[in-house]
Amino acid sequence: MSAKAYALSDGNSFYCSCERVFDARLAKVPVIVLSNNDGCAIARTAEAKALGIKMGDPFFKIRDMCKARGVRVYSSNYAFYGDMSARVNAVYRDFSPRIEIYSIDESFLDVSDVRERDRESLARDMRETVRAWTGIPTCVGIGPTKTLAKLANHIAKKNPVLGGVCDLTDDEQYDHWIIRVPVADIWGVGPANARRLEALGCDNAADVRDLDPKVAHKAMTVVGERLVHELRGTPCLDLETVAATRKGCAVTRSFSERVEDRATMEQAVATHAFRLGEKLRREGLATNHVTVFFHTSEHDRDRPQRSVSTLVTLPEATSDTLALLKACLHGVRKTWRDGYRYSKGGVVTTDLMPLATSQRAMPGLGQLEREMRAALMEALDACNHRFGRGAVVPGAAGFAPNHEWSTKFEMRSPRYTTRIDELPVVRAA
DNA sequence: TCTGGGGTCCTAGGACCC
DNA sequence: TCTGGGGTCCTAGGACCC
Repeated sequence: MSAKAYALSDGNSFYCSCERVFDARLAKVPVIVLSNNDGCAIARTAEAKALGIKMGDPFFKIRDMCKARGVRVYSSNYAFYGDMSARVNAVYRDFSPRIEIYSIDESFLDVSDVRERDRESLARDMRETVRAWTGIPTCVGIGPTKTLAKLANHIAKKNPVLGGVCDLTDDEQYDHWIIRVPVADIWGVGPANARRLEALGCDNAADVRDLDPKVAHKAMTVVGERLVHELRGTPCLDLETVAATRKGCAVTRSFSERVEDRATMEQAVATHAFRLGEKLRREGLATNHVTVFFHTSEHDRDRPQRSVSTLVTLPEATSDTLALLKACLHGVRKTWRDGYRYSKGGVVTTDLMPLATSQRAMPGLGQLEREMRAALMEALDACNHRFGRGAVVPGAAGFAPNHEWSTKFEMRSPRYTTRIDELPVVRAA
């Protein structure tokens, strides 16, 4: 059996790079993209990082500095980033048919069949092609395991001298770099495990590699044991080329303004339930229970705190919006209490199952009704897809666009690639 | 004034069963 | 007086990821 080789390619400051693709003025200036409600910085270009902006910095704390230093600030534009991600992945597929889309900006590729001496040039070719065809700059890490590919990618990002590519299937490169990566920078090692590993005397990735797997197991359970093997070049994690069916689905949002009355909470939760139905139907999944939650904010010190999480059982597994809505509103009504300033709420489901296999005969709702409901949902989704989300909504529950609690995106760029009326305009002089 | 959203995996411990 | 033991299922919580 031939040795495995994985490549991990990711977009540099991906959301920011997307913004730069359609606005040449953003090149070389600091750019950041904010989370929902324009809350925190979640993507920063190198120039923005150089100004000291950290991942997750609350925007209100850095707003003045951004203004003073000319940082260009954007709200999240998920439709746009998702579309750019699909384009980038289409290019990856030309370089390897076996690909795992790991996140919106990262994909693993199986490059085992590429001769060792050709891997680096393949990676460079791929970077250039992605850049040319999509405008997105990337870095590529290669390794005999996914963990080492991830490590290689990290090294490529941190060391511009490498020109965006690092290949740890090369023994010399491996020996050179493995001792230079701090424990906390290893994929799968968070703050808690970094502390445990440091207590075992581990300073860098080589020290973790040299740990007795049993010792690693004791400190970090099977995760630690796997990590040691992966760092040694023995794969424990394979490529997941077909996305696993998801196990849970949630729609949760912080409110842009605190919610203090029940009717408003019902609107918000109904909106999330509506979205939940869309997500479930898109993937052909169903649920027979849903958890509704809402809570106050820890940031509201000196205010009474309350956190509600209530499970509502549905009569049968479904993805029907009207059924979900009814259940979720019931969840709000039975747990509501006045006198609190709620900051966030949502709906969560776990134990999802394929709709097709989940439905069984149920008294009161026959096959005909079920088919009519399914057709109604199909029409609902088609209308909202064509005319924009919220074009058709249930009459009850006080649906209306742009409530005071709705998520804010005050600095969002146009949806350049997915909305015909927001296409970039080019003028020839 | 203003602090994201959505996932996965793993384990411990209790409940329950035979 | 002495009072089994092993298995499964479920849940909550921790940890991590992007």
